Amino acid sequence: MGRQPCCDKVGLKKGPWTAAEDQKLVSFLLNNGQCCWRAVPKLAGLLRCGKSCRLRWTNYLRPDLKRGLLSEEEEKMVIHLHAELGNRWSKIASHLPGRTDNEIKNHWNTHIKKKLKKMGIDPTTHRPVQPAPPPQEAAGLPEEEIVKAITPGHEAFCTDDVPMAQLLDPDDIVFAGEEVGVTAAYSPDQSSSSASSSSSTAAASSGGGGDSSFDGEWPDWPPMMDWPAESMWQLEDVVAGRTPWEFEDPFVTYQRIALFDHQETWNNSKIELFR
DNA sequence: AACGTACTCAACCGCCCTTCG
DNA sequence: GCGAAGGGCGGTTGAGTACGT
Repeated sequence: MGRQPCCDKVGLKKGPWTAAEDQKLVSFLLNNGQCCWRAVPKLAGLLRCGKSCRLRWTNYLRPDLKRGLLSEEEEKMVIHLHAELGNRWSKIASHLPGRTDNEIKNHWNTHIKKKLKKMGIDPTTHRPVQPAPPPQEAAGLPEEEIVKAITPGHEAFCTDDVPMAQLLDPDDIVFAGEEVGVTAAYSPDQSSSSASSSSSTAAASSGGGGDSSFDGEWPDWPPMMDWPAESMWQLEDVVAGRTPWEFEDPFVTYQRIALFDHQETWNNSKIELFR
């Protein structure tokens, strides 16, 4: 017996989400929380399937999302985690606060993969793809030296590129001569289901005004604006050993900072709704 | 300016896993 | 233990945009 489709697809809308749809979805989720995705579109008055709603929320509307290109540190971490976990994008994403699996997957496929290939590194195995030197030459050399020997002048690669990793050991990433112990920079245990911080410039879905099903009036939607850098939880904090979640739920920290600094019209009760 | 090509990324598809009765 | 339902995940697609000729 075949599975039922996740939803009745007849008459359902597909394609890009409109700002109005975004607002309906956000409004519903703020008022009711995330429950049964299958029921969400019906209850929220959307002609979308539940899966589509979940994806839109997870990849785009969630208030804790970072937008924009991955930073150098994030890229390092992705490479490192990919070496350990393979294409388990959601697992990788769980280590990068504010990033989604989809975003990381896209970034990997469009940027990192290309860079690694350019450097003669197989993005799948994280090993050199160049033909290995004759065994007698390679024998006895540490792997790092072998990589240097067979990777054609990696330091000469476009210097304006983000310095790319020569992944020699899953625990170490070598960046243009600098060795960064990535595993020391974060702890998987800290991946925290509740992501923290970040900025958000959700383009198409700018909030504000419009549909008013939230407390009678729809307030400006904070995540749609650019948070100033100082209010964001920085990855550098983790690298430096300053992990916000040591003090409190980073998600809440982020929300407080964001709301207090930039959106006074949003009150604390709304903060709690995000939890 | 017009056209073609390459690139990016939001969104979809379909399979797999987990949960629940 | 079994099957159905729902959610999650990874792979793929295609519209929009940027860039080159």
